[in-house]
Amino acid sequence: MGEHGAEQLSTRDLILTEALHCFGEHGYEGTSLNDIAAGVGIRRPSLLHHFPSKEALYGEVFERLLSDWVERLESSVGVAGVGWSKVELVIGASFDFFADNPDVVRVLRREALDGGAHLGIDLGAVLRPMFERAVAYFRREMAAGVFRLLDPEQLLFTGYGAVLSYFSDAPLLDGLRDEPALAPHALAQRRAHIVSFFQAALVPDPTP
Amino acid sequence: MGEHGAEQLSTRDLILTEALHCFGEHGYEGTSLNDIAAGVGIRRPSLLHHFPSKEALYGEVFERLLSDWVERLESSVGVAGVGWSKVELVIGASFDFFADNPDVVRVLRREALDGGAHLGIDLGAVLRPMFERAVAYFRREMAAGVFRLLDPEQLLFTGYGAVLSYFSDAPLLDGLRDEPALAPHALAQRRAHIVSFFQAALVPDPTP
DNA sequence: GTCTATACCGCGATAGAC
DNA sequence: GTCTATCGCGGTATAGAC
Repeated sequence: MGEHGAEQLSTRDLILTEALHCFGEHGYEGTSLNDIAAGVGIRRPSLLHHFPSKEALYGEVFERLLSDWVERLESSVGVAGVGWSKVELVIGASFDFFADNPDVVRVLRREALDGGAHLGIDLGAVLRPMFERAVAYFRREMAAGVFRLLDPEQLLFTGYGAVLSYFSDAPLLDGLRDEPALAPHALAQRRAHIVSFFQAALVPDPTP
Repeated sequence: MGEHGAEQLSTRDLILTEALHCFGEHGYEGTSLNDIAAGVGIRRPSLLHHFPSKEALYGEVFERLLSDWVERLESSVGVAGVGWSKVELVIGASFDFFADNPDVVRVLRREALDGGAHLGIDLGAVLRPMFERAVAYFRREMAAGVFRLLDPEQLLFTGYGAVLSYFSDAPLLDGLRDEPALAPHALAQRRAHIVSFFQAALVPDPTP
């Protein structure tokens, strides 16, 4: 429904993109509708013509980014693969998605901190099925001797923190080192470390 | 200076404690002076009698928590220890400190996200000397064969994410599992996992 | 669809009584 | 040291012209 052409982005989409950026940068409370409108090049009342309220706008932004992430995750899980190669695919897919969409990570992290205060959506409840599938997968492969015996839940928490924190706390890391955390070379280094670190933790040494 | 006795907490300290809680729970922008004052049981103007502004109050809260954390870290580093046992001490000290002060973690994480927007203080710059000392320690022990050869900076990022994220994102984790993330049993499990996980990653197998 | 103008509220901060 | 009262500002949201 709506426009039939597809030559350029609608004002609505421009608003959603700018809102994602502002919410990621300064949080929900730290972002005003003026900030978003100014970024798009319109006035606040014009913005409120497209979305009934700030909360509704945030809800749509969050719904979009969440479904984008889950879609990316699902499609990487769907690819054929067994044992470690499957895990590597999923880690890599999330890492690359976050590297391409740094604003998404920051909104996700803020939402994880606040526990869904700005929405009716409970992020944990949405992710729970995928979490439980991942736990079951690890348990199965561990029982089969493909992976070392570890606590799957704890392992997932650690992996989640390793991937997400690097992006969400990039401003902090920039103060710790001279190299910008989101520069291509730094990203490649981080990606390689995470993959090899968890591979070393999970995959048993070949019996000599 | 001021009171000579020490039988009870001053209003000033009560404000600082309540402010830490509010800033951790809802962030700087999400916290109003009314919220803090109400938590203490006074009105907003009375609060502003003790602190000249919201920013000054936040500054003092942050300065306190940062020095508390650094002090705890320094004292754990100062304890005699070599190789893995020293690392285990430092990890454990931070974990226990965060477990005892969950509000501190949330303020730290928010500050890492925002990159010191609410203060003149750059968190990264403050932590940098400790970060570089840790990197140097790992490099030395790796060269001596005490630890496996890994990228020390990446290793620290991963450890930082593993410890901090569990506390900061406790609301999310509570949606993923039935057990509350900050319950004593869950905390003990998390602590044990982190210690053994990084021990496995760092300490080489005894040559058979 | 976008604009100006405005209503309305809560915020941080100040002044002055008790 | 705490209060009430008030100011000024910026926020969300609405009404109505173009």
